[in-house]
Amino acid sequence: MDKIPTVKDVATLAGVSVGTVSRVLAGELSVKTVLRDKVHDAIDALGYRPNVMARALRTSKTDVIGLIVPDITNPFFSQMAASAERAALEHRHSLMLASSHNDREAEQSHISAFLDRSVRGIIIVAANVTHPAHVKSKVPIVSLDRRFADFPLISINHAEAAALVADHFYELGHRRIAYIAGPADTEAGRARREGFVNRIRALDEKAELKIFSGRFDYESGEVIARRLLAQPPNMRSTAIAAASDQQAIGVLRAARDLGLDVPGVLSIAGFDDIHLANLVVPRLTTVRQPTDQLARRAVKLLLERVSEPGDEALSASLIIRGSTAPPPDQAGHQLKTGRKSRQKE
Amino acid sequence: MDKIPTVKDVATLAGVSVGTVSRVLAGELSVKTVLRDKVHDAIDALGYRPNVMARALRTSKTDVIGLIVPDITNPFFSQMAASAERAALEHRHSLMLASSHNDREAEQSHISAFLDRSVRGIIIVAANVTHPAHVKSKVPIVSLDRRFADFPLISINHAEAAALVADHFYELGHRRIAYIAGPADTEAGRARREGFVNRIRALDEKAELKIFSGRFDYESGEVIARRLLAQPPNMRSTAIAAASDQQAIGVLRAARDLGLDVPGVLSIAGFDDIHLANLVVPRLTTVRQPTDQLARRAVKLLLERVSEPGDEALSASLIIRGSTAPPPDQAGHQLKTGRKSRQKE
DNA sequence: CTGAAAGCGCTTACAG
DNA sequence: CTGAAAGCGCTTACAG
Repeated sequence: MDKIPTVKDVATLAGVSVGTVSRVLAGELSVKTVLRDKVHDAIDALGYRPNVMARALRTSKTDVIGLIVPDITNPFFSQMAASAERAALEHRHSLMLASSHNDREAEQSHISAFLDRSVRGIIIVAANVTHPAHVKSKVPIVSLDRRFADFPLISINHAEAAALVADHFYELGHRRIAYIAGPADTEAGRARREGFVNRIRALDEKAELKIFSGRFDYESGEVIARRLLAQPPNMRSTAIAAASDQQAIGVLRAARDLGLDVPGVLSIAGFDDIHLANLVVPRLTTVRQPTDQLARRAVKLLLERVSEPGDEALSASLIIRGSTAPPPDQAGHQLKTGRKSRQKE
Repeated sequence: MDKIPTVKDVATLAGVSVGTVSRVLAGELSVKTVLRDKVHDAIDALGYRPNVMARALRTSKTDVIGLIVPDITNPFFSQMAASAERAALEHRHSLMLASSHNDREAEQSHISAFLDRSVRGIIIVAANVTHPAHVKSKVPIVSLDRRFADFPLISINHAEAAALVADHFYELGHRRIAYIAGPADTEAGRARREGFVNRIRALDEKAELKIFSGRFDYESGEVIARRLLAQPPNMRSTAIAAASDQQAIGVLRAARDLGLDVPGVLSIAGFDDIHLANLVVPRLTTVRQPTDQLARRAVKLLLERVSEPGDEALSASLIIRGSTAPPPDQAGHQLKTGRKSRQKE
């Protein structure tokens, strides 16, 4: 009783062959009920647990899904990882995690490591680099949020989502608007920008629209905002949309440093709805990515081994919070719209 | 050439036995150089990669380390996870990730799943629950930051670290001080509190010290701070130390809502040095946890299979930023010490 | 120093 | 419907 029990022990105790035990384990209904019960009793009596390694060796399949993200400490990716873990668990799989640090070589070597370990499939949020990737894999691979090589992509419809923000700004009455884009070498960066810009143009050809490009991080948003907000009040944009929450929070920070009231004098909107978006002051209006659903689709695609998988785009939703409001009234009363009245939403 | 090559193929090509190939793979220096070279040539020629599953079945060992954290979206834990992944990679291991969601049952079932998969060892940041855990495991387990069951704990010396904050407050001249503790049912919560309180008492028996208890999260800090800061200025604490950065950021938020200048009128210090601590306004004075070192020690302990592993405590360091300053001068000039002068540091 | 062989714990055609 | 047997790809005593 000290040794870990195997199929053999179960078979002996149940008085059947190991083949039968294996079939019961696999849930084959061809096994007669009497035998099946005996086997189950023996399994319970021995506390038998199948040896995952042996099974994997035979079938060259495991119950592990590999996830590669650029940086797990980035709140958006850690949210994705949490969702992926949850989705994997729903299918009784485990998650193996690796970070690429936006390095294509690291990405490739993690893929190799996953393949060596016979993972069931790989979900990859691609590194943000131009150098193209080429990978051949026996196991299915899907891109999540950012496309990797030419593998199918599960993401939100970035353009459509960004247009929601454009609509929101427009409805509030903003006509001097700025957009802080993400890197042009990412599909997400490009699509969000296009979606936002095209919608504004469609709504009002004469609306003033300034466009800047940066990385997706805090610093990028802050640096761009400082430049943007240095202009005199009557020239300055009254609303800034950013391609990520982190950028938007950088903008918020710059605004605070400059003593500009948000949203009284300046409206700010982000993208992603990371946890922090709801914790800054004022809380950030943003676009919520349905990470649980995205991850669930990705896992499903891996496990069902769809023959010709295509891209899938889910819808995102606008979350309106305290960082957006109508533009300051032209008569110059903007200070009245300030802190007290709005920031707690 | 379409089939994946095995030791057998390598052996055939190199003209040796599979045993010899295996020995070369294991780096045994008993193998003669001539043979070794032949084997290496064959490996290169075939692009051979060892089958991890087969090896694991034979040796019942894998190159995977399991990590369980309460919640990967918590920035402190995602930092821990990043450090653990890095440390694992340094030893050519992969990381399997699971979240317990502060649920002991989930924790146990993740441990079982890891054991089933023959992980090399398990690192666990224990769930924050009172219900005790009992686990028997053939593979080594270490607790990281928060003790799990009676497994050895790798952590900073929480008490000593918290005392650094006490010293800092005292040196700045604060004598009306508040401490927002973490949950009393965590070692970290208790140790940090004791360390802080004892040091203040040791420095000045008559210093006013108010103590509150909460969870480690943002909301907890904010709620407690609102109560605390509602008092009239001459009664109010001039410095608040929190048991976590998240609490401290909650305090910061409450202070801003109440229009209190930080650090002009109120100093705030956190604990952990999460990424965000350096991004809030003003930047947060805090205690930095050496997560890379902690994770590295934990991995080492697992891989070296120390026979009688004991707890290990590393030192943390105080990071002084813009959220702490001398208390407002009693004559009432506190406003002069405000924003402009300090917040950018 | 190296080879031949057993065996890790499963699964799955193959018979019957 | 079930059993006996082969085999997944390694590692490791055991001889020599």
